[in-house]
Amino acid sequence: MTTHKRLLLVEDDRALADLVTFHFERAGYGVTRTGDGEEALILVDEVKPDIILLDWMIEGISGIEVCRRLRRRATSANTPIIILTARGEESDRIRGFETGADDYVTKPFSPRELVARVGAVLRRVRPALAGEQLAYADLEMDVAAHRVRRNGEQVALGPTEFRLLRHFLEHPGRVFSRERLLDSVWSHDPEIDTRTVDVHVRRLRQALNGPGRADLIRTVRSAGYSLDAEA
Amino acid sequence: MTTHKRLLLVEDDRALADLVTFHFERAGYGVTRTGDGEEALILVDEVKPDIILLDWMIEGISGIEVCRRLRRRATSANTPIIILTARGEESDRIRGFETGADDYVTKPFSPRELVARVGAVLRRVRPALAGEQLAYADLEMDVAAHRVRRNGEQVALGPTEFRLLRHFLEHPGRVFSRERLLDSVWSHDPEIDTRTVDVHVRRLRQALNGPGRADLIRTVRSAGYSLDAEA
DNA sequence: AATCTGTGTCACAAAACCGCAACAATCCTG
DNA sequence: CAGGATTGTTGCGGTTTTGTGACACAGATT
Repeated sequence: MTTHKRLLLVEDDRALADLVTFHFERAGYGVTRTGDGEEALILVDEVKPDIILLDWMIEGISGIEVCRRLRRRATSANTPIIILTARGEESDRIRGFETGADDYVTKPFSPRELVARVGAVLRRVRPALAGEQLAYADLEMDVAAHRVRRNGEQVALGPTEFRLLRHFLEHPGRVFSRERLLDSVWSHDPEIDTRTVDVHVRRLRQALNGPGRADLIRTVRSAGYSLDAEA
Repeated sequence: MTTHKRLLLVEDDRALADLVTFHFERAGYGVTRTGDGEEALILVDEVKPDIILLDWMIEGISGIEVCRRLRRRATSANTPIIILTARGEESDRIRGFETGADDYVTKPFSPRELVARVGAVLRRVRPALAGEQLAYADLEMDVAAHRVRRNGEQVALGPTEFRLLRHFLEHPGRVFSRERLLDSVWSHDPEIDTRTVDVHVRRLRQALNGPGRADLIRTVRSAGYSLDAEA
């Protein structure tokens, strides 16, 4: 699955674009490139990048105009934009920020520093959009939003099922005995029947496994349960 | 209520601190200053700044150490930090970003550009503070004008409901416990019953959800509430 | 002073959830 | 294959959590 960070680079200087692309790909980004402003606006909808690097001086419409239009679109209104430019004038920089840029980097710049700046911006933006994200197979859990999806579809879980699944997602593949589960998922309640775990596992299965979906919870006879995609 | 943006400046160069303070106060910030790293760590809890400007080379503990400690504290873990420094080395910059800085500005810098950079970071982190319009689904909030619209139609809200909704809009999708809401929406009143939150949520719902409109506030049993357009 | 607005609390109703127990199905072992 | 052990399934009472309307009180407004 694409845990890949997607970056859109809008830069018409071929050599520079190559350099930047090289560094970001090495840092684990998926890079889409264009040297044209109009095309950038189309690519945004197609690629849905996590961040945009935008040269201020490109062919066609100006960078500032591209920036403004990106901000107006629903798909990219919240996508961070970093301006790349040769112009070092203070007034230009300030105008860049006012247009909604998240950072402003002057050429010539160090590619590694650029990677670091992009990282800083993403670190800032990402958690706001989606908190801590747990995932396993086609399961995703957003802890902050208290939301679970299976294969993109939202799944409704009760409080206990949520905690249970969370525990499994934090230790995928591992088998837990009922006692162990009671201890870590049920917050130290006095004495609850271990069979209660069975019931909640069932409810969890029922919620997760819609029709035609594989069972993600494996029963290990006389040992306990585990989250497990394989047979 | 202080809708004031609070900034903490950690800088031991008196003249520079004066200059920076002047520019930020003119831009409408409340500035707290110190030249000492240890003191900064105390002030953070006291002032609860919205953003921190941190000189890399200060007396006592180093900037990098202050930065690291700030990140570890609950109060400041999410407060953006901008590093100010005379060192322009690439490796220093990268180390700064890796420590969790949000931006890295090299001296000498333009005070106005610094204000612009702070604005850009704040726009990301606390849109309401930057005077931005907040929006989610068909909801819009003009913080400055104290006005809320749902699907274009104006909605009347009481003061508390307004603050509550603003909080939700600043962190859409995220679930907040009643305690957490009391802490951040009700200005630290001593002991208010957590159920009071329920009542205000209800009033907010009543105001927002006209007839035939979907409920934008999701109840997450045993967890709290969140602003959420999906089921 | 009378009214109005906004707040927090309470009591009760409604809803969701939990744990259990009883029974069915399945597995394992001898 | 029998029989015990383990797990799956289901329905239900009791409990916890949340929704709701009423109300008293305080401060502002008229």
